[in-house]
Amino acid sequence: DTTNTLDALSQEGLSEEPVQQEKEAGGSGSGAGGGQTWETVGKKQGRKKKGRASKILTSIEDEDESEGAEEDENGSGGSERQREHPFIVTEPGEVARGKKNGLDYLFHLYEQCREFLIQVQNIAKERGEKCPTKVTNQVFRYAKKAGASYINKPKMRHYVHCYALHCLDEDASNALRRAFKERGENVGAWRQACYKPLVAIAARQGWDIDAIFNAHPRLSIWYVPTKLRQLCHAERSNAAAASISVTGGGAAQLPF
Amino acid sequence: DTTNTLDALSQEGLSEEPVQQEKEAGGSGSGAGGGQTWETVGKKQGRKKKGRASKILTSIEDEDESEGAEEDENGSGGSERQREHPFIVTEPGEVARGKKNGLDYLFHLYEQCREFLIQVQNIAKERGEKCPTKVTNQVFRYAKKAGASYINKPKMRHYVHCYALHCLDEDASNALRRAFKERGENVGAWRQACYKPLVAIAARQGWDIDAIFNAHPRLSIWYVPTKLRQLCHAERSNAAAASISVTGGGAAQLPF
DNA sequence: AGAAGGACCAGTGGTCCGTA
DNA sequence: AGAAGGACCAGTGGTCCGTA
Repeated sequence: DTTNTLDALSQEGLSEEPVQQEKEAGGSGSGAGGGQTWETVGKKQGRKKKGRASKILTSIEDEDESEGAEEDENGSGGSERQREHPFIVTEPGEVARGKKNGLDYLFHLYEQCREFLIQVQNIAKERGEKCPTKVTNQVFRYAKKAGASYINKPKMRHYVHCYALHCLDEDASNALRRAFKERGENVGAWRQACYKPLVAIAARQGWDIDAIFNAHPRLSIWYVPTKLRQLCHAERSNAAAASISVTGGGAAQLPF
Repeated sequence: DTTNTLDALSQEGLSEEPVQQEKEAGGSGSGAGGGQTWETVGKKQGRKKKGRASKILTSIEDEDESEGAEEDENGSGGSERQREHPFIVTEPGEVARGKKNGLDYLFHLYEQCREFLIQVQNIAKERGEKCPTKVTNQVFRYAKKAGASYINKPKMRHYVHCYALHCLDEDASNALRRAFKERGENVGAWRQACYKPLVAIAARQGWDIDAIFNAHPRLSIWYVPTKLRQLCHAERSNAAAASISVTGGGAAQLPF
């Protein structure tokens, strides 16, 4: 069972108690959320409205009523709601120390999302409903309900292309991780650096990044990130222009 | 060239003048809208706000400014904006008489949408943008801009399953049309009757209506209609229940 | 400064219902 | 009554930016 091993890669310290939240009825699929899941220490963060103008005021519908007069629901003392620890660049197999999470853990989150998607698909099939082929809002909602509160859309979308490199060329991905760790680069720099080898892969395969994603069983469930798509397009145009300037500009460039 | 033949199946009388509207730039695909397209006689229908409460008031953004002080833009006399003629049940090859449209014309609209989709896809590929695989809102918008004002989403969605039967079992579809024409049934009755043979086809192919749509090159670009999906699901449950009551209820029913 | 994620927003899929 | 389609609406994909 790799689940506990990998979960252990997430540096805890936010909460000590494994929490098994309500599962959506009918979940018959493979075991995402089947292992232990942890929840960050929770306390009502007050009704403090965020700064942004809220035109649509997303209403009260799902608030669990028990407003101000509420104890500390998980009994662990009045700590504030916290975020996941930030990622640091780790080598393959390396566990992050301190209040950090490593990249194996990051990639594990993508596998978990895949398992949640499979569960959502199974439920949809049983019910004869539309069956998602990608990790959609519905899947993120399901993951949250299943207790995986550490999974969220902005985070997963942010690192998709890093996961893509890991899927498509694990050796190159590992080498990049080692190089960036050695140089002491931060996660943002590593993340940026993941684009280049992906564009090179696309170049070798006719520039069709969608086809590349779709051909890979674990990657096909993720939307191609906009920036990756744009980089591939820009590079293809560059390559085509260079090719024309070399050949003197023949016909039949840019085959579709 | 079948385009003009089929276009002729649409009973005109709304407008005499072929109108070639602005094409979206870069449209390099096959020839939807390449033949003649007609526009219904147009006249500003005034700003009369519709009855429904309009929370979002879709604003002025694209109105072509020239408000009240406007001539009759297509010079054909002040007639009112009209709708397409209603469909009637026709046999294969039969042209509808009077202010009616026949079913060959209906199915031709689906082929036109497919051609518009191909154009949208070609543009997207050229630009390195996301490429739709289905007839989306974007495609309907494109069709309208290309002058095919007679194509709209509610209509196309309404008859998708009729087109599906035409694609999947043309003989059955033709037989149904002849039978319903002979009985003098209206379009609504024919449309309802198209569900049953489709469910029978699904039954023969393991109940996976999505797979059936996706396996057909001209049908795969259309979303499976909700009602058809529900009917297939309900019938599968019925069939499974019957099978259990016959077999006495074994294991391994409802294979997914 | 670097990073996590709540919340927003433009445009979608789906179809109702006022219209002809 | 039967039918065509403008317009609506809940929930989506995408990501900004106030937060820690």
